[in-house]
Amino acid sequence: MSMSEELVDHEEAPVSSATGRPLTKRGEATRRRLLEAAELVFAEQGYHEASIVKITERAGIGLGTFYLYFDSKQAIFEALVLDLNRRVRHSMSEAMAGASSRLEAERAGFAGFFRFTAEHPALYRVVREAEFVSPEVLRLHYTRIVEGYEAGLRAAQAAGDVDRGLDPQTTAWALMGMGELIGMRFLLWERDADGKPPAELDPVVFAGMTRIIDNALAPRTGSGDGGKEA
Amino acid sequence: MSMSEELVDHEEAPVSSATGRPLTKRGEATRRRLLEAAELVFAEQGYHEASIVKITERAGIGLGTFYLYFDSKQAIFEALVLDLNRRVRHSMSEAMAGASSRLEAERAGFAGFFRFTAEHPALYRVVREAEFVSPEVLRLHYTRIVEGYEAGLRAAQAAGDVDRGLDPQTTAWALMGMGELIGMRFLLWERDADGKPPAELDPVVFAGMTRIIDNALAPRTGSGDGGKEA
Amino acid sequence: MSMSEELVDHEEAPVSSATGRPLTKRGEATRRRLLEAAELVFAEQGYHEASIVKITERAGIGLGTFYLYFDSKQAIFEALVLDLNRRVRHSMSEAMAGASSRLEAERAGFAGFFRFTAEHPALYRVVREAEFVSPEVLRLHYTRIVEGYEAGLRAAQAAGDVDRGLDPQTTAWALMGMGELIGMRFLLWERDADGKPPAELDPVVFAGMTRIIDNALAPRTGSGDGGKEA
Amino acid sequence: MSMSEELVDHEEAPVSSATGRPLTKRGEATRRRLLEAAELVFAEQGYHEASIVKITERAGIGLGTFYLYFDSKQAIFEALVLDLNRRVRHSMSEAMAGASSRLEAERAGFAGFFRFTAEHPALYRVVREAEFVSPEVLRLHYTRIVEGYEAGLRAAQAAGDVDRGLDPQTTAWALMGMGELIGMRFLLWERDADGKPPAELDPVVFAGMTRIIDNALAPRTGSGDGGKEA
DNA sequence: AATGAATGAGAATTCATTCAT
DNA sequence: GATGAATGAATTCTCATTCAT
Repeated sequence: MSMSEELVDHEEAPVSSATGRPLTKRGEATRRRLLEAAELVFAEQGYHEASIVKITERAGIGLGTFYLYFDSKQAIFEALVLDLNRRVRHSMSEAMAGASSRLEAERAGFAGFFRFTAEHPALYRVVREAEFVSPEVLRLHYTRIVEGYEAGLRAAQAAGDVDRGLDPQTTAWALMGMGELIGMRFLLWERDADGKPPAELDPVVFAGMTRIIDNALAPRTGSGDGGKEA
Repeated sequence: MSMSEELVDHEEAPVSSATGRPLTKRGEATRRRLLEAAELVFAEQGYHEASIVKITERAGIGLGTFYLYFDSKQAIFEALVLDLNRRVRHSMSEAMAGASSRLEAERAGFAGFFRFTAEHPALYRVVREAEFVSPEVLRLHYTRIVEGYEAGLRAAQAAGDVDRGLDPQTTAWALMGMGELIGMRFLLWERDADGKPPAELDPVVFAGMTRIIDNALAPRTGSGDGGKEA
Repeated sequence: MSMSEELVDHEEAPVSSATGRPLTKRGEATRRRLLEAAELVFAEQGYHEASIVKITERAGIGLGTFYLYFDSKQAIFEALVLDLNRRVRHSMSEAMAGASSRLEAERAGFAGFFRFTAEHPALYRVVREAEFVSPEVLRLHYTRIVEGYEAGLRAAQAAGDVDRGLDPQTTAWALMGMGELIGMRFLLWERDADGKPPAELDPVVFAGMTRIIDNALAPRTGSGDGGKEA
Repeated sequence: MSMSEELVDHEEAPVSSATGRPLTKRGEATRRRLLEAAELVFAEQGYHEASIVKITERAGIGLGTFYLYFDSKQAIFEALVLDLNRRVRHSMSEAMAGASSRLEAERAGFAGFFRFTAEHPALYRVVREAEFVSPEVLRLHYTRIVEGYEAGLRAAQAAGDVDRGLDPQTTAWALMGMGELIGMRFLLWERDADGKPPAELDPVVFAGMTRIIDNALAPRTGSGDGGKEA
């Protein structure tokens, strides 16, 4: 029930689940293959349909070997969510890096998020199942993303780039929710003629999102945000 | 995997799962008790942890009796989602009924949604697990809610109450996403001192949401929505 | 780790392990078949080699059915030991019932014990494996038998039929040990020409045992038991 | 299932399990550490709960190294039983060495046995589990001890120190059984206030045992041993 | 001589579903 | 209509043993 201790954010040397010792190079590779297989299997079948056997078969590894690296199905699930979380945030912040304005950064951040989602449907699917599997990681996942958002919003508000009347925390969760459902609807549910999912969001939808965000965040002209504006 | 045929929207006379005949009054009551028990059990334990035994025990009926009313665990799950979906939409449209403006209606709709969420956490939890259990009902659930939104948005755009630059479909999904994550974060995750979940959204959060929606939807003054505004 | 509550001595209505309700007649029969199968399988293969599948196959019932009656392999093990314990004590006291003297009773008791051992090798084998499986039942088993012995010895000492210099508790354990090892060596290890185990103890051995017991217990003539005898 | 060939009694140069060659001095030490670790682990956890990993960890050597010294888990078990058997017999005969009479020797032998049992609970525990692990060593263990006893009894009977009416073999097994159960009950089950097992038998119990043995073995005065005595 | 990563057969246990009563 | 005993496929996890280093 309790999470493993590896919930810290920083990449740290993974240890053998059996002996507690740090992994050899060979061990590291095996662990990585397991995580990659788990991502695929979880994405295709969901957490509950996935089984250790399916994961190890996909990884091309013996069943028993799994337990040298993870204590349980839940443990690899948590490790995977944390791994994907780290990567999606990396993807987002990289995308936002070159932006010249807050709104542009916002758009870029969403674009990065959607790109990652399209490439890693597992993140999406697995997280939505996580509430009863591992509530702690679920919360950690969302909270970590939201915290970045929130800090950005506060800074932008201070700089006058974002409506000061918005509550940063609420806004951050709201934006997160928008991104999640838009991604689900227009990336994961969408299939082209060949049954392939799209690599990126439909331009109309992306433009639509951009407009909503622009509207929502733009400093209000005229009506003040609690009197602080001229 | 396939949905039962009862995906239609209207309340219709439920039939015995065994004989296919319409239920007697007594049968109706038993079916209702099963659905109520399922709502509680699914909400507390999630779909996979829930078991037929737990549901029938909670309902106070015999295990075998379950199969007189539902073909399978998945069947009651789908029936429950559809039932809750009907009720949440009812709750929302009722709340919006007396509103005098589009924005006010929007706020009222969200308020209705959050109220229902607080009272029926099952809707939330069950839906988030539904992707791998019954993708069809999952989509149906979201789509039905969104369709109402979308129609309202189009009408309001036509009336000039909502920014005509917004894409109604995208906007509807975005608003839905906002509501979902705000509800998750500030209703379902929140516990007061006694460990009880709050009956309604924190006023600050609700005000925050309102501001976001107001911003996002309000017709833009000055800059047009593609030149159509004066 | 903890024993079930049924460690009390008296025959009591067994309950369903799943529902906690008392068993129907059909249920009682199934439970009895499981216990009988378990006795055979445990006797032949020992506790660790025995498996639930082997037991249910022997009983001619489905694997899952086992868990309607017992929580685990350990649970049926404990139930079996307690059941056999009750029966071996019954067998012994019945054998002793008609004896006219203490020494004769002693002999008859051992005879009853050996008869039971020959018919139910499981008791023997299973108990010797029990120390790491279920220490509590192991102790209960020995203690219950010894207590009967001890009480009989005290009474016989008071009546002057048994050497008053003997410590009743120590003596009871010593006699129990004698019986156990003699039974193991001369009943369980012994095979006749056809590979069949003997139905009863070799007369020479039984006579040998009798002599030891007679010697050990008989009141000392001449030398007193600490000066209390005339 | 079959025993290794090392069942012979005499200490002989152990060989590598892998190469079959005699061990170097360093190898000897490793083997000894494995046996010592096995004794501790088997005593604490029993045969089935013990695992090779636990044993090698306790011994402070690598897992794979185990198989350089023993073919299997069963092999080290058998080696351990034989080793302990040799030592307990040594302990007993040493204790009996200086005795001036048969009865005194008997008492001293038991004392030696109990001392060894208190120091090496593994012997006890492991032997009681051995019936299904390795019946041959189990029998060998008991038989070797009993044979010594039996020879002693015959000699003492010839010398008139022990009741000639006793069957030596039966008596030897009976005495062995007494010792086993008394040891189990009053050494292994006993814990002092600190939870520590006692280092030796309670004096009352030991005196009790002595009396039983004295009674059982002492030549009968008056009534003969089947008429052969004068 | 020593090591520990890899393996897979095998065990216990769960639970949706059936069906005789 | 109602019931609950029976079922067995499927899942997770353990551990003795092998073998490349």
